[in-house]
Amino acid sequence: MTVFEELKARGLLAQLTDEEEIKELINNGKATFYIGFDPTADSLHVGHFMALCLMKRLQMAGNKPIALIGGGTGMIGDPSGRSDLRTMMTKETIAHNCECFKKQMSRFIEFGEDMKAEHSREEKHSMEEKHSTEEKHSRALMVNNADWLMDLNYIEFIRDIGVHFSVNRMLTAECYKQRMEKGLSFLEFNYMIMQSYDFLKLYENYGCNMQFGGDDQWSNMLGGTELIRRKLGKDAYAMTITLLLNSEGKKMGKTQKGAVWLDPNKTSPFEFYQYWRNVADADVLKCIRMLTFLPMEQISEMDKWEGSQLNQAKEILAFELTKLVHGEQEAQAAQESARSIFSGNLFSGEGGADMPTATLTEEDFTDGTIDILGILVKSGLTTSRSEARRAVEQGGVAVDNEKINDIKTMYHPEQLAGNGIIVRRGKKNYKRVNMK
RNA sequence: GGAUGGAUUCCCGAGUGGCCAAAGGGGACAGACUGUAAAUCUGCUGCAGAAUGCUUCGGUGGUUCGAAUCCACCUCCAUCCA
Repeated sequence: MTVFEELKARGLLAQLTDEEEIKELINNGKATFYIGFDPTADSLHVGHFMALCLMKRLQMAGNKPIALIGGGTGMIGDPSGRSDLRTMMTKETIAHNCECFKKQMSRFIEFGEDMKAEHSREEKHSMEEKHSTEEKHSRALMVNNADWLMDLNYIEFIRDIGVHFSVNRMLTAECYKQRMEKGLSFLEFNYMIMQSYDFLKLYENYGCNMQFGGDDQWSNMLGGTELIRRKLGKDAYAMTITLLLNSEGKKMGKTQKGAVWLDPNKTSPFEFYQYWRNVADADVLKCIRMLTFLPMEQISEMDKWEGSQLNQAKEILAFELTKLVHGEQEAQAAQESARSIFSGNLFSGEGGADMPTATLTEEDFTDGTIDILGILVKSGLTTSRSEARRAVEQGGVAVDNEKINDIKTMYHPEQLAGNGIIVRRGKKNYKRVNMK
């Protein structure tokens, strides 16, 4: 199976400028492609992860990936798919986020080295410096568009690049549609031009002939291919990845608390595992297909599964992804914890080795005791005593598997010594609570 | 710059002087049912609580026994005109 076929079979491809040409290029490892990442937060999330996987797949087929960090475009903010104005980030935040992105990305993609070679992180930097010199085809590059965007001269730029854009055309672009009602600032309106300019720059500097991105980037990406055609008279291609939507049409990788992050400090491996373990039936196979590296034959097999058998598929999905992002050990640990917790007979003594733990101190006790509401709040299982009270009154709280009915249930420090107690709120929120 | 309309609790949105911690919907959370799924049903959704109290309706002041509601100024947003 060729890379192109594989991508297609996995349902990753959304829109392409020229299918035949793109197929030809990537199947033969002749593409130098880039994917842009805007540093809107200090960690990558699931959406980025898909892009990284795509990079990896294409890199394995011999193509050369360029990860473009949007240190410059981040100063503007992409209005695509947004109904409201992005809050502007400070330069410091952007710089910080760029750094975080760099670190995380190097875990997934081999930068600056031949993909087969093991290498240390440090070598990456030296490679960046000489990026314009000759390199082996499959080496990945990381560049920051702040390098060429920040020092642009306004007049020169609009004379040189701006002439090639038709405002009429831009306004009809899908990515601005939503904003035509709510309002769009000139700042954000410029985003498309910046992104197009990136593509042109990368084409000139690195021979980058292809751009990939989320499907919401389509119009921005077309801007780039057109700019290259007008400016240089050359052909460049664009291809978008299907956005990972759940069966309700919402973007996956989001919880009410926010995104599912790849940074273990922001989303612990256990939470990460649980997120995937809990996807809806209708979404499991799609996720496995699009996000994991499991062979297609195996996936087709799973495709036949039905009903509760899908729970196995969910375990596989959760395990595979946790392994990819956090490593095999963490994945194993998360899986064991999950199993022991949900097998229903969990006590403080055993199981749940990496369960989130809250440690109380003497100060948390008044007169040597603390009530259950206090424990719920201190452990972070609820945000207020009112919420804690509600949870108990509705029968949603258990300690060491025993339902708590009385909001006045008291605890002494001795009860929390050693392994402590395991407090549960609702069906899926567990926390070990012990003493310092 | 001018005219008009608007800003309400997580979101949408009602409320135009006391009966308002604020209708209704969505979402979230909890319970039942299940397969750590979906659908459904029930409860619940500012904070603290035994009663009850305390802090909220863009911001700041004011009128009033009493203001989300009235007045002044300010900030932001939308639409039309220039």
